[in-house]
Amino acid sequence: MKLNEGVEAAIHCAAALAGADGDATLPASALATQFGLSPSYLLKHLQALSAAGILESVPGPAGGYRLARPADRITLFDIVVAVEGPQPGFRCMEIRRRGPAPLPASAYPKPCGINAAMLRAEAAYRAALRREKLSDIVDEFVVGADPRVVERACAFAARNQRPQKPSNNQRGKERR
Amino acid sequence: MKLNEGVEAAIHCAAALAGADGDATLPASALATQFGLSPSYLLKHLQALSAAGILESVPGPAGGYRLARPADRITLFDIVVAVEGPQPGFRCMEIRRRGPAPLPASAYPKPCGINAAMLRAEAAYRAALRREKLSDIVDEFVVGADPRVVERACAFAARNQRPQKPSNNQRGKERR
DNA sequence: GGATGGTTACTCGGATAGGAGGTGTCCGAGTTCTAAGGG
DNA sequence: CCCTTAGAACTCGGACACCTCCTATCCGAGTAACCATCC
Repeated sequence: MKLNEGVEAAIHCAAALAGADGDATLPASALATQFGLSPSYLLKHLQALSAAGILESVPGPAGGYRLARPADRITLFDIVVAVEGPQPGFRCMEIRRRGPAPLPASAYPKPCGINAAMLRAEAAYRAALRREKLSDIVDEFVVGADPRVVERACAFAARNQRPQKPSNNQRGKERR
Repeated sequence: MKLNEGVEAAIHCAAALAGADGDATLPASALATQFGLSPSYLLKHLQALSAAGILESVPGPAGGYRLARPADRITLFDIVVAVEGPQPGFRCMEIRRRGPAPLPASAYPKPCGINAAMLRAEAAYRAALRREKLSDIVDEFVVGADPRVVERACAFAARNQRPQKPSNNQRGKERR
């Protein structure tokens, strides 16, 4: 029942990336500084999100991460699965078949009822996670949080984001 | 997201205890043998269930465990919480407050929106677990499983259960 | 024959080692920006 | 003054230790049954 601690970091980073403009990217080092996390360790989770197709990575200087699709098409389920893995939390070890004088496998045509019940509950969990869209979280943050906090988040995004494919060369100014 | 492996053992044992008659008890050693588990390790989880008020323990010879209340008033939620602990799977570390130039605590009057979203999903999980009653699992097992398996389970219960407060002294025969 | 005391064996309960997976860190491959040099 | 080219710095990516928590085990406290003894 315990989730990895990296899930929280991954969601916060995804929300921060949702606040960036267009296809601009944010480097992992800036995200790590903003949230007071270890840069190396945060990269581990961002790579997982990238491998899952939630984020896109741009290498080289002026590179970083950005959302691979709009925030309204990213759910908390996507992020949790990317970090935790797709396997369900409850894994049936088929202990019903163990013990002395085990019956042949043909005696168990149906899946374990306990496993089925646990998976039903977990399906409800996954469905609820699928309803939580990243865009809703960002919107609720913007209108609900303290103005100072919102200002701080926007300043962070404005200060660290790096627009891609610069047509005009006035980009250098924006780097602090 | 990963649950302890002992949850499966705990549920199976609770279901087996639900098949016992009246206030009869089953020793942990018999349950461990039936499911091919380590007796010492199974005891750990049964003790957790006992501490949570789901099971009752009877010490001494002819002792063992039994359900503390009817099976229709025991849910999978009760068992999971007893084994896993009451804390939620997602624990907010408040990383939103970390980083350089942290704002004072007064800037965060509302709980973290990400934490709230995760807790909403987890509440759905818990509600679904609460709907899964132990009695339903047992009933579904009796009518749905292979007759050989049901027979094996009933024989196990009949062979190992120990009635409490024996009025007549014909108990000794039933021990294998 | 019945009651009684001691012994015994069985049970649960908590405290104690071992191992897998998450946590944290490091170094290497790749790419782009920069700047110097030449035309 | 513009183009080319080599260097360098910054980025992500994967491989490597450390540590916490789950897994597994042992021994001790307590209780009821059993049996021999006594009345």
